[in-house]
Amino acid sequence: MEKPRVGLKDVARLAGVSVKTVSNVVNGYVHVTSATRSRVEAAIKELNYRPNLSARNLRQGRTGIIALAVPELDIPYFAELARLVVTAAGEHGLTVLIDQTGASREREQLVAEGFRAHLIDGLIFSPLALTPEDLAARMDDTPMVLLGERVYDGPADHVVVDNVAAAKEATLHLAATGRRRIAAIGAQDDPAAETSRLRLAGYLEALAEAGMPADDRLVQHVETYHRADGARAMARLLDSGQAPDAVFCFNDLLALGALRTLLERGHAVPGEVALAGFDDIEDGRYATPTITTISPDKQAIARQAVDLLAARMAKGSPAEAREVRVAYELMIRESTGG
Amino acid sequence: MEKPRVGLKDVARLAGVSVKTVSNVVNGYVHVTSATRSRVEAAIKELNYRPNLSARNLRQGRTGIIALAVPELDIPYFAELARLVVTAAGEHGLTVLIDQTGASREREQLVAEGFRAHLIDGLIFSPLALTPEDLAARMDDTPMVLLGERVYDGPADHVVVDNVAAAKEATLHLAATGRRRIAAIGAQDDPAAETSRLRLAGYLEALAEAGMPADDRLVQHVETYHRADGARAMARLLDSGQAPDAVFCFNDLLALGALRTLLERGHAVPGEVALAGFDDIEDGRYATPTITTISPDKQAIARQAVDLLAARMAKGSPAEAREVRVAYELMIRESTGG
DNA sequence: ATCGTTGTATTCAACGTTGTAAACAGGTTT
DNA sequence: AAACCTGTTTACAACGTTGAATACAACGAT
Repeated sequence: MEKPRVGLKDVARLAGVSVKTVSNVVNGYVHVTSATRSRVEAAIKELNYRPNLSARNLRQGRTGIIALAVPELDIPYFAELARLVVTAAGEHGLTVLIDQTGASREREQLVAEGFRAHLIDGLIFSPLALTPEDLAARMDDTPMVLLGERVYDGPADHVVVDNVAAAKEATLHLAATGRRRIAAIGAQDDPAAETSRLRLAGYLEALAEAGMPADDRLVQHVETYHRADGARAMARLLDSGQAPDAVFCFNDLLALGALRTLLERGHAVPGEVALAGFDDIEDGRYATPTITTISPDKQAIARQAVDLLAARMAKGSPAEAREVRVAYELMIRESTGG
Repeated sequence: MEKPRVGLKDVARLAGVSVKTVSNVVNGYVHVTSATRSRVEAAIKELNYRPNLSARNLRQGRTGIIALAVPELDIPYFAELARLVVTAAGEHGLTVLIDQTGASREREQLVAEGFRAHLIDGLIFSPLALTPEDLAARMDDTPMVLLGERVYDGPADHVVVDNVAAAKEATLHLAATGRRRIAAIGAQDDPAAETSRLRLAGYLEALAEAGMPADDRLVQHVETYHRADGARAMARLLDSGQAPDAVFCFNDLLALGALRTLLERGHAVPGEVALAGFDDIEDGRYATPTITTISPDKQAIARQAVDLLAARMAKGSPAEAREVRVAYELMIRESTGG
């Protein structure tokens, strides 16, 4: 069984018309008599013809594909985001191709450098390890929208959440419930880790505003933002002999890990230790206790990102980089006595 | 700023060689003097040339892209699978494009029908609502690998887990811990819901083998397999006045939802009610109590699926459909007293 | 000198599509 | 009868790439 690849040519021959007429029918061009139209449509059905997208793309210079580059697909926050982006893109007639960077700088550089050049019309990128210099060095001119804090004043649009304010609000909420020793889990050493830096800043601002001393021993560093890191960090806090009465985790996965350690060791939450997270992933809404968290408007993030990208793809206009700020909300749940 | 689209042509002009020579350099053809090679490479760098994949694909008839069609990206099981598939595909030099079907039959038909024809070289498909007839009616001849139970003896390869045996093993484990009233959450009315049907069958087989009567009131039906469905189903069980002392949930999300309801109402797990799930998603390993579950070898599923697909793409050989069975393991955790 | 051989580079055509411009009918206006 | 529409269809070129065939040296072997 060979490959009987059918093209416009074959349909045209069968229908007894020119190639272009078939193309016209396929594209819904108006000036085609219903007679020819139906003849062509019959031929299309008979041959089971499908337009070749590669050829169409080549001709038109666009592919209708955008890439979404995230660190890991099975981090719930990114999974939710991916779903929303795919949906939003669909409404623009765009298909999404997903790249996993694994949070590796090398891989992120590759993505920014446009190794899918000419295959994608645009890129929505959530970088973790990339430095501003890396972004500045970007040669590829594929339209790009960055998710996360603005790290570089280059020509790329940004969709951001006010991490500092949100982290501060979460920490202040812990303080408002009467907690005195509020720990933080999620600091990182890597200077490129913007998210960590900003949330830590918000945490510290809150402590200052609440008149509490900042204590280095209460700030736990982590390698990544997975449950296991949160669990280990919590164990370190408990073992330090300086057990906190509240913990602000820089994302919900860390919080879920910390929660596991607390419960495993018999500490009551929120009775003994209160817990707050960031991201509002679904897991946190079904954990026991449910997790208090900062809920960024993910729907808005996805929609804005796709809209910005679509706009930039349309008019190649290098209108200067726009920054869209998306709302968030503090969701008070059981883990802080909500 | 216009689009200064650079092609082989431009590089060739700058380097003073023919287009084909540039193409040869790009493709690593051996018979090129190092002199010309470096001249060409310099030109490539200077113009920041990137090969146009659409053109290459058109010429070669392949795109190097495969699609992965799953119901929802933010169901942890599929998110994990997606990550593994993307990774496995990368090792074959393939890029993955993700389709979300939303478990809608219409959308699944569209995918099977090949609406991305000529854009993807192959398809890994995890259908939920598709009927065997739908698959039989498939006209598109893009290579396809199905995940999940074999629903049709057509020309598609399958990667399957023995759902009946696994469900039976989980249920028998519950029985072995001395439980007498073992409920099931996850039955579905839709006749196309193969997964549900098979796991229910395994559950019933186990009851029979353990010499327990099957009780319709203990079998809870659900719309979808999300946490919320599990929570509601558990509430119905508790409200029925016929509270079970164990529940086998057809996936981990249902189990997590059920767990939430149990704890919320003050029932001890596993003390009062034992709980088992299916899929072994990470959430279940950090819940309190941790969830006993069936752990399919997801890594193997992803790898086998990609390997099968790659093989079928290579030799268009219509060697008859193969079925690969993947291992699973019962993970005994706290929710059954492990 | 002539014939291969080997390495290097080029020309040509084709992949399947669509935009442009032009051809063709039929009907209306001058 | 010529000129001009309007609607329908077509021929042609081009998008950027690569496989096949070929040209052209330079070199040894005959």
